[in-house]
Amino acid sequence: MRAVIDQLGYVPDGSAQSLSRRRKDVIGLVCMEHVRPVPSQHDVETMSLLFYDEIVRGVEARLRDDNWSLLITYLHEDSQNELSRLMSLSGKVDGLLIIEGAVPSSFLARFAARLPVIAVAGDPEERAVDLVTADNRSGAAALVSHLIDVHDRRALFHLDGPPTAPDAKERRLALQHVLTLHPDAELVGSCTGRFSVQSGEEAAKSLLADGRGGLPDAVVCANDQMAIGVLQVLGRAGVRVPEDIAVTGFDDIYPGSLLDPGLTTVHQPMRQLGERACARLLDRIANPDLPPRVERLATDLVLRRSCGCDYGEFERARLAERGRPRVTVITQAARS
Amino acid sequence: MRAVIDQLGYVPDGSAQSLSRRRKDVIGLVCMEHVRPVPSQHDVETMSLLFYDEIVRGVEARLRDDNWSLLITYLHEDSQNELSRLMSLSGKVDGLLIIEGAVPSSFLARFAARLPVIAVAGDPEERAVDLVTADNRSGAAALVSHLIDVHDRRALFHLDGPPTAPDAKERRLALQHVLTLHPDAELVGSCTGRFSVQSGEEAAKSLLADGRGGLPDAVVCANDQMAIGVLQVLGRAGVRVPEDIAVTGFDDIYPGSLLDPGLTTVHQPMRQLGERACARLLDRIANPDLPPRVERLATDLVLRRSCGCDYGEFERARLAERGRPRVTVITQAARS
DNA sequence: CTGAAAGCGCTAACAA
DNA sequence: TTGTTAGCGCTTTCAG
Repeated sequence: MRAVIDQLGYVPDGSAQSLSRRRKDVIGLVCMEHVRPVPSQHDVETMSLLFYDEIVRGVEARLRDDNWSLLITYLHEDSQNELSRLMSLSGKVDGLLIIEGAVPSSFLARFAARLPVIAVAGDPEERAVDLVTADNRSGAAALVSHLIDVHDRRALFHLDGPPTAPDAKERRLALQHVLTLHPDAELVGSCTGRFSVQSGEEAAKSLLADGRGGLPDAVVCANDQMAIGVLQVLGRAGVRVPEDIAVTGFDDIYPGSLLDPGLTTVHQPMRQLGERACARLLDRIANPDLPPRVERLATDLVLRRSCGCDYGEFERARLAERGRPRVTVITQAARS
Repeated sequence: MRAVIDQLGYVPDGSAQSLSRRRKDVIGLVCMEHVRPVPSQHDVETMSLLFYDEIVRGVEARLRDDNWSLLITYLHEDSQNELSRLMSLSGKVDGLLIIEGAVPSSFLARFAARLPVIAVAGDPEERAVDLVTADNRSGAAALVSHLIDVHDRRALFHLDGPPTAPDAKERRLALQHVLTLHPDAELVGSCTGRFSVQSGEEAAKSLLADGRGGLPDAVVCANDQMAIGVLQVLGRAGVRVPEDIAVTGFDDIYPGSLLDPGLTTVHQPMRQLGERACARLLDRIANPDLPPRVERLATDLVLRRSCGCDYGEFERARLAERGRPRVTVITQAARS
């Protein structure tokens, strides 16, 4: 029987099944993008993907166990009809994963009223929906403290992310908090980037241009892409990193480990972020009455040469892995 | 009226719509992976994504115009029940995009009989379905010719891709073809990698280990990830690139431009690949009787320092852009 | 245990 | 024009 069916190549129609069982076995993943279309070989948009990919992978890995499917949409944050796209998307899925909370809280709440919604890497203040995010604050705090305490960098420049990005906000708050704890250190300047390599390059150029009176001791970037842009421009200008100036990122995307000097950054467990968020969504679909919850994942401080560290080729080591601490310190990963 | 509907937050049910209008407005994207689960910080799987992302982006860009949605699945090529996953997926979509033809041709044909299927970056010999791919042959041929003619590299080592990867096969054939045209050059060795950074590292190590009698003049890698692995290991071993040995990749993924020396490679228009494949799929869905067709996209030779070139910071220039030639030559892109 | 029938929520064709 | 109704292809329930 089974054999005959297979032979005929029969596959049940998905919409009919969904309609009948009142479940689609599909979840939607919405990626918000802070992008301006900027044509270039490897453009802004490409790079912003680097951040999402691993999350997507985590989600997919969780989903495949249950034979569910994943619907992906990239939302351009400015455009008007994006909201209607989200609406029609919500009719095709059993639940929604929304990455990067550029969605106003009020919208989130509206969607959450209609179907299960989990925010990924969104604003931890968000109370309307479940949230799964990395612990940006303690990660950023550990990074900045490291710069000040270990490398004695006092004059810090902050390359911030878009105002609408909750992650950037968390990191900014942590930076400010650490500065209040270190009266000897100070913020000598800051500017706002778009999370892209290009905006990092622009920031570095203007820093070099109007930086008469000397460069800061360190540039703290809200993410790795921008730090890469900064590193590239500084390198070309003959500014030595970390001797003349330290540079740090956030996220720990792969290319950061290839640069010379390697990029000191904070590792976000992105794949795990996807897995946890997806698991939570499936839970909520199964049981819609679950109370909203915030899940915060531990980050790792990744010390490479760009902050002034020089461990050479160390075994990847996690200190204080278990227990309370949310920040663990790892040295340069040996790729041998 | 419209306002009232919006106020109530009504969104039509997707499955009911699909069932009624007999169209789902969803296409499926299947990514085949040549992976072995290898846990590491940025593992094999992560890297293989780098290749797909831009394709996904291209597809999504085409889709958003028509308000269709994208269902993504990553298929692990070994596993048994992956085929049944593909089956059930096909019940949820109007058409399928299959990246990387690790799917046996017979399967493709079976699926194509049930619904529109487009192969992306698959085997150009495939006659059962539409195919959209980069012109791997002329790209690889241009690259190898460049190594031999311009840089006088005679003893070539080939780091091949998985036997099941059609792209790798095309590149291999091109390499062999160029060698027959250059009797003075020879293939001094080759090995098979898995398209991952790690397999590139492994290959480089064994090359260093049993390379008694001298290294080859150049290592031609079937893709960028493996070339990156090779570059990393050689660098650590103190082998100078390109002075002691040249290294080349294929694909032109972003990290390759960050390395020192920059990676000479062949640029695949991956985003365009996605767009064209998607456009073709939508055409075929609208008109199922279209005859199968192969669409081959032009590639660019990207010359950076790892092959021996040294243009410094040049403006990106395309020579012979229009017309017949499928390979255009560009110099190192200036990121200023 | 097998087989018929009643929806699932919408669209499209048809009637009024 | 607007209102009604018959499916779309399944699952599930209920009768036989």
